[in-house]
Amino acid sequence: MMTKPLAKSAVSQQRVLDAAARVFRDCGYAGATMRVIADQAGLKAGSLYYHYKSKDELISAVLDLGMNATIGALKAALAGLPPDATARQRLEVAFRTHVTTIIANGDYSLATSRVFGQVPEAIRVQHEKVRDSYGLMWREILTSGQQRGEFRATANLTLARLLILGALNWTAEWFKPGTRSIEDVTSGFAAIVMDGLAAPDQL
Amino acid sequence: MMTKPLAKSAVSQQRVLDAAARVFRDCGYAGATMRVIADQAGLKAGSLYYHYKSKDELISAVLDLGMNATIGALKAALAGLPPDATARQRLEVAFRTHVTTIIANGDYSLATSRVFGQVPEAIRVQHEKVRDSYGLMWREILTSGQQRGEFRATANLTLARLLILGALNWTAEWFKPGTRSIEDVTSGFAAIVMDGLAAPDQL
DNA sequence: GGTAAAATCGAACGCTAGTTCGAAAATTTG
DNA sequence: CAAATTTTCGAACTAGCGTTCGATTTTACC
Repeated sequence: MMTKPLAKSAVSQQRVLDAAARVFRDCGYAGATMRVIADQAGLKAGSLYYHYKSKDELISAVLDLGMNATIGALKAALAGLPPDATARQRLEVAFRTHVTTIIANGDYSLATSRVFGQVPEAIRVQHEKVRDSYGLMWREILTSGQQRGEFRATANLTLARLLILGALNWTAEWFKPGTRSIEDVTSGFAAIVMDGLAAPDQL
Repeated sequence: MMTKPLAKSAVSQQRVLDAAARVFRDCGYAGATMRVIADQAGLKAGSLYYHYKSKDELISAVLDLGMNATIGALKAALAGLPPDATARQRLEVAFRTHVTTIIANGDYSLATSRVFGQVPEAIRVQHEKVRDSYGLMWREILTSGQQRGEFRATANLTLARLLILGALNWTAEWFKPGTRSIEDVTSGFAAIVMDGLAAPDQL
């Protein structure tokens, strides 16, 4: 039973990846040096190349993890919902799941969003597909809600999706655990997006 | 009448600044090299130091311009509004002004938002004050609307502000002139934020 | 048009980047 | 515990970084 043929290496590899996410997030792609990443992982620069054969492969792994964590979490959360859930419920769950994931994986999420525009072209185009697939999941949530008549027929769902994702991704920049709960933020966001700020007409 | 004692130099300085904004946006702070910036400005690396005495001074100038353009535009737009304008009108104008500015100054705006987290600490804290003052302008728009009774008394305005600014800033990443007009985007955003996505209850 | 000033160049500086690789240490295996 | 393997080290390499500065060109002025 060879249940762990990658003991030491796997641990080290994970530490390198975590360190890389942190440093990429703080310093950007070019500013993150292999020596600093290695130092944060408790290694020397040369040793990194035993686990990843280049800086590009490292950033690629970080981008992968950052994006796939978010996609997987949303997929699982939606699958766990009862089939008769309202569109509003689905939207709220999606809000909460997205924010929870990018806060929990803060280093990776922030690294992903901050560094994406600076990465070598070849790496970027490869991850653009994954990004698009995530956008499609949100489009599905919104269009099905409109088809069920829960959302205004006149609402521009493409704009709604861009507004929502922009607002949610921005949370990673300002959210500090402790002051406000993720639940408060996401339910507050959902209330605005669903019902709007305007006071209801009084007659 | 010495109306232009800084002819040639001013032109060159502007070209350098424009080039710097573009390169910082694409490559991040560390990835933007003085040689590439110079090349984009039609100069050699050494010549940059005639206009700016260091890379830090260059990024600082880019950050200044990116932020002050947005602040100045919003201030002017609000001042141009009639005193009896509704909160909804004020909000729509603020939306349109913000997006228009960051699209028009795309290089500077994207450079500012992408590079801000990677800049040396001393430069960052200096510009954080300017950022905060911008946040205050939005807070004012929202609270005055609530005091006038146009916005729900129960609405969490802090969250609303964070949602709005997140969504608006994100436009710089996806908006491509030609496909959709800025007017469409901002009025669509305003409709969602004001009235929400939910279909009105039918009785 | 000649001259003083402004603007640019180009070579050089010290430093640090990503990466390589043989030697050394740590770990696993028989 | 010894041998084999995995993992880490540390020194070295080339390349490119930000920056400096005297020489050179371009511009503005009388």
